[in-house]
Amino acid sequence: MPGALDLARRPCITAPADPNEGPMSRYDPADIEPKWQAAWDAAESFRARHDPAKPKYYVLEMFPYPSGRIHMGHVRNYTMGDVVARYKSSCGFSVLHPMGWDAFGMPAENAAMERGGHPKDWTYGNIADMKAQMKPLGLSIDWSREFATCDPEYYGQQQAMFIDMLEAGLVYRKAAVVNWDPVDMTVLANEQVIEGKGWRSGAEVERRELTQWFFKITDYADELLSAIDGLEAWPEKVRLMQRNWIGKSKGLSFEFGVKNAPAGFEKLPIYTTRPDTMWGPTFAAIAADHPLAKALEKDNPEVAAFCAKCRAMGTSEAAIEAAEKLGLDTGLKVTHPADPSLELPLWIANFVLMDYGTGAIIGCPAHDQRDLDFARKYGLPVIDVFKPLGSDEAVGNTAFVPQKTEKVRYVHWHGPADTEITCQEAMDRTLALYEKNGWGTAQVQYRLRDWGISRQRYWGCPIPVIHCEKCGVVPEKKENLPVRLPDDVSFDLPGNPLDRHPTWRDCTCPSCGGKGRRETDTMDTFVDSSWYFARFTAPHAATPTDPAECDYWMNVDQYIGGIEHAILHLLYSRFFCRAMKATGHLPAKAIEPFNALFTQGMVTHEIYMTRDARGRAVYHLPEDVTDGKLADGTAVEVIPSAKMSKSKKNVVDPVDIVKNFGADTARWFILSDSPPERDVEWTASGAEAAYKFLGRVWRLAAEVDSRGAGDASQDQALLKAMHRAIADVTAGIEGFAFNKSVAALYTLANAVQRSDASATAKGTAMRATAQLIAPMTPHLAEEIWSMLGGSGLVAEAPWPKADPAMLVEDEVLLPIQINGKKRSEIAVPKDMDKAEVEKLVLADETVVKVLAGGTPKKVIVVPGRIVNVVV
RNA sequence: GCCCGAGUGGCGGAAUGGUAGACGCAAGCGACUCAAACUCGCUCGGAGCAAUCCAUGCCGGUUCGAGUCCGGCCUCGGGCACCA
Repeated sequence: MPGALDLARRPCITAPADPNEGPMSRYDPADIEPKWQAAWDAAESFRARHDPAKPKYYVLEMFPYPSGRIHMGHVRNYTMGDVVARYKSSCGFSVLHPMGWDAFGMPAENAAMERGGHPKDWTYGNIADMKAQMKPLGLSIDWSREFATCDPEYYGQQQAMFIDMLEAGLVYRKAAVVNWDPVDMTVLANEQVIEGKGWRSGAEVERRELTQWFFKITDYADELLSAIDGLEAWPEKVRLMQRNWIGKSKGLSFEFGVKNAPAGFEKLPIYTTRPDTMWGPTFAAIAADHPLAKALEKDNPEVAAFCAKCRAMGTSEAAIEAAEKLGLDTGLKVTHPADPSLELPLWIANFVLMDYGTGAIIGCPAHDQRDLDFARKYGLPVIDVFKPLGSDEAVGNTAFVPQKTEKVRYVHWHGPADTEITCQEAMDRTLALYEKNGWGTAQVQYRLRDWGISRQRYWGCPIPVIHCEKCGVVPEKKENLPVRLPDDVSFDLPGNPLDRHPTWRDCTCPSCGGKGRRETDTMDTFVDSSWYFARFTAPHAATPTDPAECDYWMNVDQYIGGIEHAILHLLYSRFFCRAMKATGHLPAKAIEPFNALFTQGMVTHEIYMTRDARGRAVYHLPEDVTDGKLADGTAVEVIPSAKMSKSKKNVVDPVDIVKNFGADTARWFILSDSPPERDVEWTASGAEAAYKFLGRVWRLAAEVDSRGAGDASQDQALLKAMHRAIADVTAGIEGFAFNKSVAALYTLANAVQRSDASATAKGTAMRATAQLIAPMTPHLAEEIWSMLGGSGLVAEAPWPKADPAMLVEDEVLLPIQINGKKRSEIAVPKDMDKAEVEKLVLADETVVKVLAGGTPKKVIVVPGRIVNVVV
């Protein structure tokens, strides 16, 4: 078990040459890193240049929330982006690699409530701190383009676009439910609702309706879905998640009749994706927020009590779905559209969502597990619509839900009994029948809902509209933008300070000049992050975007961030770019803003835990644990691969790592071993190993000229290893497999170290090493590049090319399998023909022994790869 | 609950359907050293004297050949629309 990271244990790596060293006789990151950072600054190496003569490359990491401290996840994210940026720059691209801050959001308000102070001061202070922590990493960022989304200059442009989108009909208002804390009298975010209670007050959270602003993302549902096909450089899993999220379905839309219904509710609209089961439902159910439920609860206390119970639950789908399924029989009956004499009981159920479909369902227990659980719980009948081929067994407690393409035997449906067809076929036939008889219509439906952007909070982009008694809702005049957040606010009371700020809230109507009231809701922070990448192309333009700059720099060629953003952020951005295009703020080519996407894994670390007298977990910092024990000798329990979190005390601070080992070590480690898309476990021993390796590379470079004449006959072998490394490192970077690039560099370093080739050849190999390692450990690369007489900055040297002639091997070692298991091998010329190989294989000692004079059933020769003898 | 992933030595991982374990960590042995650290060299999935056998989360299937493809599970992680 690795011990804790002991900073005092940092190995001392020295060159053997001169013990009475000058400053340059050992690898000393504290000396070389600031030196090269200053050199890059002086050369303006990372300024993005709009150069029409060069192809451009835009690489972007998801910008951070300014929490105040960078963590290893940031280091991993930005290092990956930096590798790509530096590599592409070496390949001759004009690179844009910017950085900014996703600066609005709840934590700033929470800090103001808990510690006093102003969200603005807290946020800008955090930005300054984090930037100071990031600078020593040596990232090739063009800091001249930096901005924060809370800069009025940024959010004012966002307000201008909001007004344009409002006028284009892409924005509207409607009622929607929020989590309401009845004690604090405030709206809560889903994460502030813990087991159905407010996180501060502990009060039971209620669902409450408010009128809120929405973006019409559903207008683009089909377009957002079909365009996913074109996102070929996105991870397949993200494309699949987005497709499922949009959730296009084709189904049957129909109406149940409602007997003895309250006035206006004689018909109950339903949508079902399974029309083939229309003879299988044994109940219908509506959401507690359904208008019919609301009508019923007015004069039925039992219904009112049940609906209240359903509403006493947060708004999150996960909470609703995971909760115990509850229902109440309204006593009303609904009638089947195809046969009005067939009546079903109408229930109110807590798992029916008002937001999805019509807020009402048919319950077909035999073929839906949730409906079956509900039916069993409340003693409702179960009717088998179809059965598996060759079985007549009725459904028990497991619903029968075959693939739609599977053939089943329909026993109770609109066609003849015992018809054996697929569910898809039955659905198609039923749909056609319902349409023909006027019982219902085929309808395409999406799961995607419109994007609610209203937040009842201060620290966000103000929604630039005014409510006027005479004119209604009126957008602010563009010349009055930005609508700035007032600074004189306090957070001593719960709720939104904008709501109780008289001089800010009260204003004149831009249309009639009469008395108006500002909208006090601010925008969801996902709006801020839906276009920042476009703003980076012209961060100080007087309009949201600058057409010439957009035309040159868009789209983002490589976007890198966490998988947790696979759906919301990326889908909202895709929509927002379409809305920007529709309002003239983006060119058509930018409606899909991210050409390629890469989703990285987390950085994890072991947790060290003991238990107190009462058996409760006590966590310990890595620096307090040595060889699995605390200072007093108590053994700790080690939990591997846990997400870093302050409460578990398993956080490693990048600042400490950089201070003690240097940025290059942090960068090298974070790229080593684990593939970028997977989680990486930070270990102290791994960090030390990274540091040792960089020292070894430095020493190899320092020793090139001091190890005698060497043996020139070994030069060719070393140069071959160099070209192999060029090919492998390049392939690793291109394929986002930086761990393989790292492995290839280890292999090259080992080859140089073990070789007795001439100093000339070693110099060549080490200069290539400098270039190949530069994207990952740029400071060390510059240092050895200059030591080895490379010209200029390695950051500005062109990427080396592998000579294909140096990559071919003339002879291959061919494994020989017998019945698929390796038993022997032979060395043959690379392009020897099959028959020749077969002849040699059959003469092989092991093969002869196994065959014992017989003939093989089959000999499979895969040229250059393998031979399999089947006996 | 629903959607999406991931599971390979003591550890991180490598492997166009073709030699399972590249590269590295840890460990062990040796060299250097008064000694240690650093550095360098060697060994290193398990069982067995060996021939061999067993091994890629579990169970089945396709194939001359499966870590890789298909079906069914298990465990862990991400998302579920107001965390960012």
